[in-house]
Amino acid sequence: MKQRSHPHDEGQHLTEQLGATGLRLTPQRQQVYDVLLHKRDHPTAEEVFIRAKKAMPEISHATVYNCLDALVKSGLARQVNVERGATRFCPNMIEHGHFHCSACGTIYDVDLPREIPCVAVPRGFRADGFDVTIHGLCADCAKKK
Amino acid sequence: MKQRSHPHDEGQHLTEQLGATGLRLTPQRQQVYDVLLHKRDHPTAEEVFIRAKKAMPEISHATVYNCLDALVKSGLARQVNVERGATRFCPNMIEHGHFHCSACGTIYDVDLPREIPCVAVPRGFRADGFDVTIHGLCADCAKKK
DNA sequence: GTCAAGATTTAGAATAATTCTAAATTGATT
DNA sequence: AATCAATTTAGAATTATTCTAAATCTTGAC
Repeated sequence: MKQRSHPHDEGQHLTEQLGATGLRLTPQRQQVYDVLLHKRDHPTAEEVFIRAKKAMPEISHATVYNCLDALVKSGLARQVNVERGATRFCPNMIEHGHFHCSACGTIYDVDLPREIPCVAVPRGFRADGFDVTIHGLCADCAKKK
Repeated sequence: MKQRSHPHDEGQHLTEQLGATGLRLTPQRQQVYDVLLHKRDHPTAEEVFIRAKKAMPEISHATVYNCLDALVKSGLARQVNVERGATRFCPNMIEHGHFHCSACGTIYDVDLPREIPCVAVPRGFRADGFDVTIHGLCADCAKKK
């Protein structure tokens, strides 16, 4: 598990990944990405802002949100929650997963396979449930594309 | 798939489930639960508030949040996001899951099994990724209990 | 090189989501 | 009836996120 790779390669990689989504690599995006790589503790946008500000004092709030969006859109980072904004609720306690349509935002219940392979949690951890969320396009939105 | 069960049994069931967590069944909690059961479209707290208000005009915002918390805590409803509040980010694009410690809130990366059984998405849906989140207690918090 | 078009950043305002507070109410218990 | 704890209420406060308009930067066409 190497923490840092060749600095050159990284810029290259970022440029490519962002480019494939029609976005540019900017110093701010680089910085925000570096913050994420540097301490992998799933920081909030606010945390990222605070950390990025140390190396780049003029960076703004909005830019951090923008950069995080850019990184997520181009597959360089993941957002731990299903989506930003309001939390959603569901009374279905039977084991099932959620399908989140990235176009219209609707969330559908989906069946999970009978056989759920057990996930190894670290020693000493006690698991008592799990969630599965699938991302993609629902039938309607897939058709429109 | 029955939508409604015997009204009596339901009150009974709610009382038991809530009771097991040291909580009471109140008319407001009943109402909020009914809203969730009535239209299973993963509403936000605000949506639940609006719907509950129709049958119970004096219900307040804070109560809806309180009731949703109570239902989630006692296993009568699920919260679709990992947790309320700020969204978190992670630069690890290698397939992995997240472990969310419900005591301290920390999120840990966990390995997923090699063999991921394919999940059947409804006809016409196009999936392009998924997230797995496990809930429980991390080693430190499990020890403290 | 220069210029126009478009992307990006900035500060700060605006909005949305959630939590907090203090007083009133309810219910169960003595 | 008095007491205690849980719950609800309205509304304020806080936190998270998005928006806005102006400034800056890049890129590509000339």
